[in-house]
Amino acid sequence: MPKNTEATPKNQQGAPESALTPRARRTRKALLEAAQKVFERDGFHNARITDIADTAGVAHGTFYTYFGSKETIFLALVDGFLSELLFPSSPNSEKIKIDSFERLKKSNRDYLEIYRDYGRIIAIWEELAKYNKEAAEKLKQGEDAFILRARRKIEQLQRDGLADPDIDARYAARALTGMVHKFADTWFSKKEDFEFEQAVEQLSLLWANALRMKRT
Amino acid sequence: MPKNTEATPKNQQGAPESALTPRARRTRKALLEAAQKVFERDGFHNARITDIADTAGVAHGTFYTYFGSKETIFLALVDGFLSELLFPSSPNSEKIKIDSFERLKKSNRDYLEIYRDYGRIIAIWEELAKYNKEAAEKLKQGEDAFILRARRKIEQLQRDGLADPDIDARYAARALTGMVHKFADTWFSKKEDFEFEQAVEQLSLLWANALRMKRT
Amino acid sequence: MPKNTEATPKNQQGAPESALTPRARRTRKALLEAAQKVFERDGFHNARITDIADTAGVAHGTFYTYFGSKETIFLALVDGFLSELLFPSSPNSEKIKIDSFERLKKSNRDYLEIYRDYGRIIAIWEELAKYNKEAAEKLKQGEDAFILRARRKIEQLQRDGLADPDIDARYAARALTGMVHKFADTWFSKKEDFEFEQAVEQLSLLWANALRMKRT
Amino acid sequence: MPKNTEATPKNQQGAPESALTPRARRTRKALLEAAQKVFERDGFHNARITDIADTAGVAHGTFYTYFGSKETIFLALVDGFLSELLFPSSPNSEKIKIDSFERLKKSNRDYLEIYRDYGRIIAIWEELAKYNKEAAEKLKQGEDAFILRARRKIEQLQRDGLADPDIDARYAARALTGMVHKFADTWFSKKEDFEFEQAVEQLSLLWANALRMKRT
DNA sequence: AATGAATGAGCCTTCATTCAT
DNA sequence: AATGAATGAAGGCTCATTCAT
Repeated sequence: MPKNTEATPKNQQGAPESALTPRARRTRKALLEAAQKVFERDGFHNARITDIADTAGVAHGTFYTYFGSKETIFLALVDGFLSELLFPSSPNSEKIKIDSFERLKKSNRDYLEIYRDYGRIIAIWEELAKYNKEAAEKLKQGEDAFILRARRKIEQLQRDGLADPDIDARYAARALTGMVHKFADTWFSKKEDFEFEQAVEQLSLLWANALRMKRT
Repeated sequence: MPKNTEATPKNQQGAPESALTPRARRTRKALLEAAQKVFERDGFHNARITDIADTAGVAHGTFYTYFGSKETIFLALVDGFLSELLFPSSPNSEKIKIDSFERLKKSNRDYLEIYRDYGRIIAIWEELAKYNKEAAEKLKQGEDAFILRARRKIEQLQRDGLADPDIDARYAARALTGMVHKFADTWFSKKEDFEFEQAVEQLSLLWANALRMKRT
Repeated sequence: MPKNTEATPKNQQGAPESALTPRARRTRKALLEAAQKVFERDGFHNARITDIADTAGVAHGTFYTYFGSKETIFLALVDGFLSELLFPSSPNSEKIKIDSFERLKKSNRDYLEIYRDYGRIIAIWEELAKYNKEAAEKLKQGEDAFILRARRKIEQLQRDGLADPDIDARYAARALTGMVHKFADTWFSKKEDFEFEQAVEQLSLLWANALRMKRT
Repeated sequence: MPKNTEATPKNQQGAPESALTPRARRTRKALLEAAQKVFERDGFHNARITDIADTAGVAHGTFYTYFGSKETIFLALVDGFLSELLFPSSPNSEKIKIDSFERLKKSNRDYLEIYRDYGRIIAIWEELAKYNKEAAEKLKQGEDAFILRARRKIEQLQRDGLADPDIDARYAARALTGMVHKFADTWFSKKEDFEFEQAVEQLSLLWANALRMKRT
């Protein structure tokens, strides 16, 4: 059970950045960067607030000026990533005409790239979500949005006669996004040796086959 | 938190069961059962040795007669499950002639059943593996054995002309076992609402499709 | 606001003494005695749990085996005094025939003796009662019982035609017990120089006069 | 807790008001008013300087421009009340011819009125006096002056043959002023239900009786 | 004068682990 | 073997106070 969730410091979520003085903004940023470093190195449970403050080069009391607890700073940290995680923006992706499979590959490539960069934080997020309701909810929101997009896409393909109608889109969306997620997790967290483009190719192939997608 | 390193208690692994008196065997068993209950209820980090001892109905000190730490008792606990996890034995499964797809369904059904029963412990195992080398290795061993079986099967199907030869069996084995694993994890840990037989059917369908398996 | 009232250690009030092993009973007693010493020396707010543990000759962690907080140990401490405070038992006081004024003197003498011995603790109790509901209630109970006895006595005297009927017994009981209480508090806490027997005599005289008590 | 000893801020007592600019005078006044509000609400120990500054609408640091500590501002606060506490000025009270008992009632009424208005602050003053020498001295000065006036009056009545010569005026002055003080404290702090004019009447009656005062 | 971010002393609390009985 | 009291490392949190701007 997290011990300090109910702490009510001045600035539990961190004030909106705009309300802070430049100096405060700098300190807050230093703490967030330090937190990322420490969390990635030590995981959530072994990360100590003192270490975060030390790494940020401030006194440990300063931590509490900005964040009420480890949970709070972690959630603030992922808030900073959230839009990037949910809507990876490859430049001018919309302009190019690409067929379904290429789109799928692009989507999987984006996902793996994100996971390569943020996988450690996501893994910690999942760890924290086991103990912290707020983290769990925020994580679920992100995942659900992601899975829903996949489900809608599958349903679209089925309507267009481009995917196996025997597939239940809800199960498939959960299963196939999970496949990519789990693959990435194993790959990056446990340093299994795969090659990037081949992973993109193979995961996309499995995904397309699984739905019996027809090339367009 | 003590980092489960230098601790050198009397009996780090617990004595081999055979060497124990009946009374000691009973105490050890009570501790293991209590540990399972407490771990499932509280997760690894929030489980306290005190609670395990209390639940087992023994004094705190007694814990250390059998196990050196929370890590030790957890590993002893999963040791007891290991063969069951790796080789789910459905009665007389080998006797019946079944085609590939039915075999696949049976395999997935077994897996989901195991996960339904042991999923909470497996999730904790994965949590612990992030912090504990021994847990990580033991987990990896189990997973690797499991994935290797899948890979061999895929390679067999390819050799028999019953699966898409473009698939890389190593990637596919990792991805598809991961798909089922992650699906089960989400399902049972996060109480997502799926129906058991349909999950078996859909996961098997996705798996078979992904490999372009031909029915036999 | 007291910070740790909601702490729920194994033994918030201290178990009934009978349930403790002799060693535990000794430690608990040592902590209570140390607490009394430290509270009397430093007052409630400046008393530190570490000092109590040190004074008792135990590690500070041991404190928490027996008491959950400073508040808890203080309340346990006054529990030990309570019957003594409420029912001061002078030996064979009942046997001797004494008239009303002698009884009054005896009662005031008892009170001043108690205050001489426990005044510091009572003063701390009153301090704590400002911040802690449980302390306030326990204190009020004791005071109310004491004042009620005085009131009943005054009413009895009035019924017997031995005290001024214009006096309102409720106001008078509160005022006169308060007079003795406040006198004792000033005397012992602030080291004002009064002589014991003369204080007994004068307070009793003022009390008797105030009620226009007739000697019997 | 820092013991308010070695602190040497710019302005330990606050500058004499006369030396301040109008703006500074306003800020100082705002802090004193905020302090009163916060002390009355939270008591001394739970009052935080941060709250006082916030309530006054100034930055935390500004507090230290005017006062060196919580103790300092509290003492400055009661300084502002002191003359009022000691010399309650009922309008044209001196002009009217009143007999001794009426004077006594008037005096007690004044006292209870003061206590009704300032009782919370006085109670806090007494709390602080347990820990702070300066507060204790200032409080003692006020009380001694008050008690001395009562003693002189009693001695006067005795010399005039209007009060019991067996009473020791020093003891009686302490006891009877204490009676009223303690009554008021209980009444207003603990919300005991008494009626104002009856309290005046009864306390005066008890006081007069106690001294066997003769009506003039 | 005022600001408010930064500081760190001071104290609290938990719980894994030891050890005398 | 079992007990359970004692230990103390580890880390958390608050808030009075300072100081650069």
